[in-house]
Amino acid sequence: MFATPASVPSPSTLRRAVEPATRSSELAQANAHIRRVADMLALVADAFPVHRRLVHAGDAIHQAGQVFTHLCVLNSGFVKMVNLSADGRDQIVGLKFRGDWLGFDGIAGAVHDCDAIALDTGEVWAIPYDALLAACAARPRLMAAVHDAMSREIVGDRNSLMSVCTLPADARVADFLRTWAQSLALRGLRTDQIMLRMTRAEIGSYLGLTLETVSRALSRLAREQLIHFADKGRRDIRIPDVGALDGFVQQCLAPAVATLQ
Amino acid sequence: MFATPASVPSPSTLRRAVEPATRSSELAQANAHIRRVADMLALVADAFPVHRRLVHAGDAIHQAGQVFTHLCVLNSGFVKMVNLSADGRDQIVGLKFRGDWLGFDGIAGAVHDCDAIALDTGEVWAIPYDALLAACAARPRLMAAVHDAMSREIVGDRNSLMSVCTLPADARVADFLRTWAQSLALRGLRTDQIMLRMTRAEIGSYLGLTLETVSRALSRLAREQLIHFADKGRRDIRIPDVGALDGFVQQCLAPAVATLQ
DNA sequence: CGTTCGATTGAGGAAGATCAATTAATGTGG
DNA sequence: CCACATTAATTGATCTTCCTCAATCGAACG
Repeated sequence: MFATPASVPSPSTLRRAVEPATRSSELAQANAHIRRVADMLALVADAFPVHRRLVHAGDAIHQAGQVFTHLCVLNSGFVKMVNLSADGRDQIVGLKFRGDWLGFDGIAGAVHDCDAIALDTGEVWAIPYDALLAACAARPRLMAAVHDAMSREIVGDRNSLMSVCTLPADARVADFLRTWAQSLALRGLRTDQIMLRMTRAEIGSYLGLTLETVSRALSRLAREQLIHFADKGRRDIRIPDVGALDGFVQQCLAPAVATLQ
Repeated sequence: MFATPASVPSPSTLRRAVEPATRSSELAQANAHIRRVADMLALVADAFPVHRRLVHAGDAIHQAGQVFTHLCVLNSGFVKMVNLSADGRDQIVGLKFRGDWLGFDGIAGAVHDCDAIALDTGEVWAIPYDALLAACAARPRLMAAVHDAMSREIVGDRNSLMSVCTLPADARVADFLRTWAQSLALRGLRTDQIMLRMTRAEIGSYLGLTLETVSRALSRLAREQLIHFADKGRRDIRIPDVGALDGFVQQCLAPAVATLQ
């Protein structure tokens, strides 16, 4: 119905080369997440006649300054959140995947606080916020799902902050890839071959690094065999073992930790 | 709004230009915020017999790993959110003031994701989450207030990320002071004389800097007369003109911006 | 009065930014 | 289909910022 057949993972397509313990637990997590997203989408579709909108790379789903009227659920595709400060700095402050909600930033001020820009072709479901509030009052599970999504966003944002504040550049890039792969895994998508839909400059923006540093970090990861570039183009990345990226992050941290002991 | 004027503004002209307009608008904002918080607290108090809990500096309001059962509203005092990652890194990821909610991070995973530690004496109102859900269904305004609080948290977290990613150390510290002062102003507290309840190390943790860098930045701000240390102790800071901190941030950014033009 | 913890300040070093040159991929018009 | 222009990515050399290490100082506390 809503959960497209393609998105249901056959266990074999999920990553193979990982510790048995984490593999099964992450598989369970992925299944739980897929179920939750499917339930949530069903709840939403059931509650209102959602407005489905097809977006292409570069399209703005909403923009900073726009009056807030709708939330959106991302049904497919990838979206970046771009924040522009009053003094002209701008930065990518978030990335969204299937099942994520967009526009929570607009609730507080009645005006959107940042741009949501599609990174490729996808579909969003627009939901008028007042209708959502009304529907939530009648459907506790829908309300819980909305809170759930907001809570996830808060946790994710904090993890981004942590990555930026506590990891050196190489580890930050590795962590970025790890998180991206995990986001895909949670949604039942394959993680061994991922297509970054962002330029080095965009990745750098998100991680607080320059594009050169991102490029160097990726080259180093490739040299250490933690990633491989698919032929023709350096945006397709093969990650033979996602778990190994954890090890790399740990290793970057090790010198500092060692001195503490 | 976005396009910085070609003629780079001298800090003084810039500050002077914005001051009269923002002064009254910030006052209006503060009044609106105070009203909103008061309304929200009344809504909460009206909906359940909230459990009021007195906390002292160092007390944990909740801790990472604890099963999530309650949200809390901070009625008075200051609270830091501390996140500990799986690999041992830890960081302050947020600061909370009167009227802020605590514990949203626990909704998604049913377990708290970080510690909430009181920075001084204060009072929190604990609210069982299931009771809140039930009450929200019956009281649209309460639900809206909860969403409002979560939205604010999301926007605030993103602004933290932006500060860390796009500002040099000195500007980051200035921005931190500016934000702290603004948080106080929004709550109707005086901003000219503020008491930091954090050590240099804690500020550094929050900003992704070492304590030495924070100390140096504060010394520089003091040297430039943007802040003054109250006698006896360097935790009490007088900010003669909060708006001037904006100018300082701008000024730190200016060299980079100038080359872009 | 000494101990401890937090803050300051200086000197040196390292991570990452900046500047610059080259290469690879993509798109465009003839 | 191919030259050409354009944008993205890589890599190197240098420089700046901030971190690290270390010494000193001040305040608070027992």
